[in-house]
Amino acid sequence: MLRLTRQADYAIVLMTHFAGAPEKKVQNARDLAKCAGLPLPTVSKTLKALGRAGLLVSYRGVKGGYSLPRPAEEITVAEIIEATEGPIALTECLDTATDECGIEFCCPVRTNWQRINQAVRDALRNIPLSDMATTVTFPPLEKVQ
Amino acid sequence: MLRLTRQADYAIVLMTHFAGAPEKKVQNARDLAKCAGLPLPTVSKTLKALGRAGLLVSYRGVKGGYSLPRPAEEITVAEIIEATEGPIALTECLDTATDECGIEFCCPVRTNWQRINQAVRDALRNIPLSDMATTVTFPPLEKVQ
DNA sequence: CAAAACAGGACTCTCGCGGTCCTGTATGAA
DNA sequence: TTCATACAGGACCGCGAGAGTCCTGTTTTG
Repeated sequence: MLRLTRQADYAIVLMTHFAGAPEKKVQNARDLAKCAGLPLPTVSKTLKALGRAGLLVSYRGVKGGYSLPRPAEEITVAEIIEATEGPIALTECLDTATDECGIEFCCPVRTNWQRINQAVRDALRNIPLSDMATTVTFPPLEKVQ
Repeated sequence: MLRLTRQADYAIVLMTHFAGAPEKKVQNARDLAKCAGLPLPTVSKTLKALGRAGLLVSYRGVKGGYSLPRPAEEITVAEIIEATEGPIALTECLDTATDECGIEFCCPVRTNWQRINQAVRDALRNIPLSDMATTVTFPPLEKVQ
């Protein structure tokens, strides 16, 4: 269906939340979950993935949480998607891991597939996170809980 | 994983096959399956979907088969994908059928999602089928079987 | 030292993909 | 006219990835 996974969806929502808040603001998983109306374990899992990918920096301990490591203008939607669901490759052919498409000898379309993938990747790379935060005003935490 | 379904993959391979052959050439499912090295039922299912979407015209009966209804230059990769897996909508939010995302009140990202989808759709709409057939030479049917 | 918060797994359940097959209908050739 | 061919439109089923939860660390603050 050419669908993003839910995790990627959540990731963009959460990242947008960071982009909307003051820079370097540390927010913890619990508050983010409440504000987004999502279950804490799910949010936590997503944030961890973003942390591993370097799209968020994490702070442990009581006053811990996450914050953006760089300005929202320098983070792209493509990065967020790749952080949660791996490299953007529309077909198995292009996943370098599995180059056994079975119909290879009769599948010279393969080289042309690169074109499709590149087009989609470029499209997503050209959308900065800051764009996703425009005209978006999240309600303050107090009003949510 | 932001993957195309296999059917969409097959559809593009098959359509490319038509684009490579002489215009208006009628080809049946059996031969296409053999040449593509794919099982007949699968190929058949895919061709039927393409037919329903108007991307192929079908002819029943003994000398039946399928052929392109218009030049390959006028068919886009986006159309082929949509024919097999429905409208290109990366998130459920955008699928008009289900506008119950549950976190709506806190999800103004929604409007910005349109931007992402539009970008991807445009990217795919800008790739004509004829582009997929360049430098592609399918082996003649005789050599395959 | 205790509580808060992240890290990294394992685990289960469900749903859609994937492939196949069956019945019906149209068409061309013997 | 009859039969073989080929498409039309379903139903059907197994498997695997996605989605969500939970548990056990480790780090940090007060």
